[in-house]
Parts: sequence; C-alpha cells; structure tokens
Amino acid sequence: MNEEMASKIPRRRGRPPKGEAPDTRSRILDAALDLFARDGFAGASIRKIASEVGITESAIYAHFESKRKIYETLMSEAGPPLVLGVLESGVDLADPETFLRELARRVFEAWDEPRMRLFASVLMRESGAGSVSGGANLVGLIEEARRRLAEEVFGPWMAVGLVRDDFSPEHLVWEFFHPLAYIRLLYLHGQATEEERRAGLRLAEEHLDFFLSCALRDPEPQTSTSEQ
Amino acid sequence: MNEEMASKIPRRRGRPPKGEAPDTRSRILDAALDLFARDGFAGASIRKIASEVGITESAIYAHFESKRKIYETLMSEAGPPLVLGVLESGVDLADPETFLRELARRVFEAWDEPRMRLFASVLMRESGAGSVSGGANLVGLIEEARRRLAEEVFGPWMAVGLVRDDFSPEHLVWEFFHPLAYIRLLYLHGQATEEERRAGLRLAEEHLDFFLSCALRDPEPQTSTSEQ
DNA sequence: ATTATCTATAGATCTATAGATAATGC
DNA sequence: ATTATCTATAGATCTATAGATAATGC
Repeated sequence: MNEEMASKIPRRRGRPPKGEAPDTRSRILDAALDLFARDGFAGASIRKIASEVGITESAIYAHFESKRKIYETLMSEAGPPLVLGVLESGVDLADPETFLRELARRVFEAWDEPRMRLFASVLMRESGAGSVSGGANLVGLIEEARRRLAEEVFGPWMAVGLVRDDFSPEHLVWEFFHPLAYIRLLYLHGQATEEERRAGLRLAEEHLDFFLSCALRDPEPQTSTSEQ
Repeated sequence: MNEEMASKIPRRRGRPPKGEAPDTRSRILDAALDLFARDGFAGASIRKIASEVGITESAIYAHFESKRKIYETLMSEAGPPLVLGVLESGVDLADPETFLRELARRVFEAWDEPRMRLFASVLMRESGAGSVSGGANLVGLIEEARRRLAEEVFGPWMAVGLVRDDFSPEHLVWEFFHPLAYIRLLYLHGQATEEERRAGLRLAEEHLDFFLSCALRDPEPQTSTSEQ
C-alpha cells in the first residue's frame, strides 16, 4: 500500500524553496494515475493522492481545480498519439509480415512501460459507458486505430493481393489488432506480475504467427496491367 | 439516473405486511448489481442502493452485513457455471463447425441478457489485480473455460485431424474464444446501446467465419490404423 | 504581486450500529 | 420470539474553500 508514503515530517508553512519539492504538479499526476489504476476514479481520493505526494489536500487545489480535472488532464495527456504515433514512425510497408511484426513489437514495447500499464488499468476500469467522461473512451480510441490501419495498410495490401480478400480490410485489422488490445488489458495492466506480463507477451507472439499464417497470401505472379 | 427511485412515501415503522415488499433481498442484489456496474464498487454506496430499493440504509444491514458482502454474494451467484454450463449441455462434438457455431450462439445468447451485461461491466471494472477480492477474477474464469475447451474439444479434434496441428490446442482455443470474450466486455456491457450490441454480435459472427476458415481442416482420407 | 504551501474548517456523504416498532410464524 | 423495517445517530472520510505564511521572480 503506502510504499513511499513520503516524508512524515510536515513541511513548513509557505511556498517551499526552489529545489526542495520539484515539480509537484507532475508528482500529483503520477500519484493520481497510480491510485486511479488501483482503486478507480471513485475509489481514489484527493486525500490519498495528497498523502502519497507528501502535501496537504489543499495544496493540490493550487494545481488542479477538482479531482475530475486531474483525471481529465491525465487522460488527455496519454490518448491516441501513443497508440497511433507508433504507426506513423515510418516502418516499411512493403512486406506485411515485417511490418506487422514490427508494429506489434513497438506497440507492446510502449504498452509494457509501467506508466502505460497503469493507463491500461484506468482504461479498463473507467471506459465503460457510465463512467467518468472526459477523454478516455476505450472503444473510441481503438476504432480510430482500426480505421486508419484498414484504410492505409490493409486496404492497399489487399488491392495488390498481399492478404486474403474474402474478408474486408476492416475485419482483417480487427483479427490482427484486437487480440493485442485484449492482451494489453488482461496481461499488461497496472498490477500485472512479471509472470503475467511474460504470458501476455508470449500470447501476443503466438497470435501474430497464427494471424500471419491465416491472412497472408503470396503476392500474385504479377499480372501487371501494363502487359495485358 | 433515478429511473424508478421507488415510492417516495416512507414506509411505516415495523416489519411490512406479507405481500407488500416482496423479496427485498433480491431487490437489493439487483439494485447493487446495477450500481456496481455503473459506478464501480467504490462509487456505489449503500445509501444509493437503499434508495433505489426504496428502503433505508439500515434495513439493508438486516440482509447483508456489509457492502462487500453484497458484492461477494452477487459474484458468487454468477460465476463460472454460466460460462461453462453452456458447454456441458450436450452439443454434438462430431463436427467442429457446427459445434463452435452453436457454442458461440449459446454463449452470446447468455451474455446478451441484461443481467449478464451488467456482470460484464462489473467484471471489467473490478477484475484488475487491486480490486475487490472475493469471487470474480476475469482471467481466472476465462482460463478455466479455455483449459477445458482445449482438453475436451480441440485436443481430440486435433488428434483426428479435424483442425490444423501447427498450433497447440490451447492456442487454437485462445484464437477462437478470446475475441468473443473481448467483444463481450466492449460491446455487451451494462450500458451498451442497441447499436453497440448489434455491432458486437456482427463482429462475433465474422470472427467465427474467419476462425473457422483458418483453423478447420478437411478430415484426412481415413488412413485408419486398421488397414495399414 | 504571485505562487505554493500550510492550518483550520464547512458541509456532504458514507458505512455501520443502537434501539424502537410492527408484522409474522410458531 | 423472530424478522424486517424505521428513526436517530456516531464516527469516518471526502471534496473543497478561506485565510495565513513564506519563498519566488519581477
């Protein structure tokens, strides 16, 4: 529980000297992320967050106007870019197998970071319909990634016969990507043990093999339009 | 919010006459399930549960000794049997395609029930590691189903060449079943709209087609051991 | 003057218990 | 006598604000 309940010695009254308690704002965000992941939005209290940081509750209100604002700030700072930015960073699109393996590798590299695992917990807890609005909607985030992968990656591949064409590009993306998202939620969450994480990564690799063996096609013998 | 905030007229003091407020205990459980699904364990209060049922908070304590006990009671009443009982009810194992389609149909029939959708929300919210212990562990429940399907269904099929054998039975089960579980959590939760539910069911069907087209094999031309 | 902290506190809400009361079932 | 409810209340905890105080940066 209170692993590092922060210095018991109460601070003296006014604004602390420069170097003493650096970047309280981000320490509040870190503590909040931790507690939201463990206890959910409703279960985490300003009081616990403050005590984790080592300041009083009222000090928090100098940085954020409410608990919900803390939540929204967190969520807006770790939204889509982290999922899709990976895609943008220019992996070679020519060979599906290489591309998908590299994409999965990068996505999992990001998702396996401690901070991202905390986000996975929060997403899992709070992304249902009745939840804290403001930012994180799990289905929404994933739909976005799915749409782009379908349009920009699987669609073109299908057009040149690199992947099977008896399912839509959208569905191929789904079969590729959603199991990975599922693994993230179940195996790469905030309190996942080393063992769970390894199990998750192993599953992901095996899924990739399975998917590739199902979806790939050898490129057709170049019935190029220029020589019909 | 308070769709049916229950009769505003306060009841009179003592035990109510027989037919008047029937089966309070199960009405408490229903209200609690509803609120746990919407607000999470921490976010749902005894007070709200009581007000939903139309009794005072203290009346609840005549039925359950604590909020946690209500939660545990709920979870113990809707555990594994609902997932696996479906499997037991004797669907013909001879033809994989028929069996798997029927299994999926029954599982989704159960999961699409309003009450089961509420459970999906609660599972999603509270099954992370740091959560309310007692009963529901999502990974645990699914592992159990997976193990049995692998041993009793996919294993035998693989032995007789009905499914591909370049992946373990366990992994084939995973590729078959986990996308369905994922759909349940994301599309068949407590507050899912009609539209989300339909999208989920459509995805499930398409997944089934995809999986069958990947995993099935025509039975081998009966190289039976008796005629070698 | 502004900022980041503290002390003190208001007011809401929450879980749970004690004790009164009225119907039930023996 | 038991059970299911109520009224009343204790005591914890929670969010948030007011106002004092001390360092910072102009």
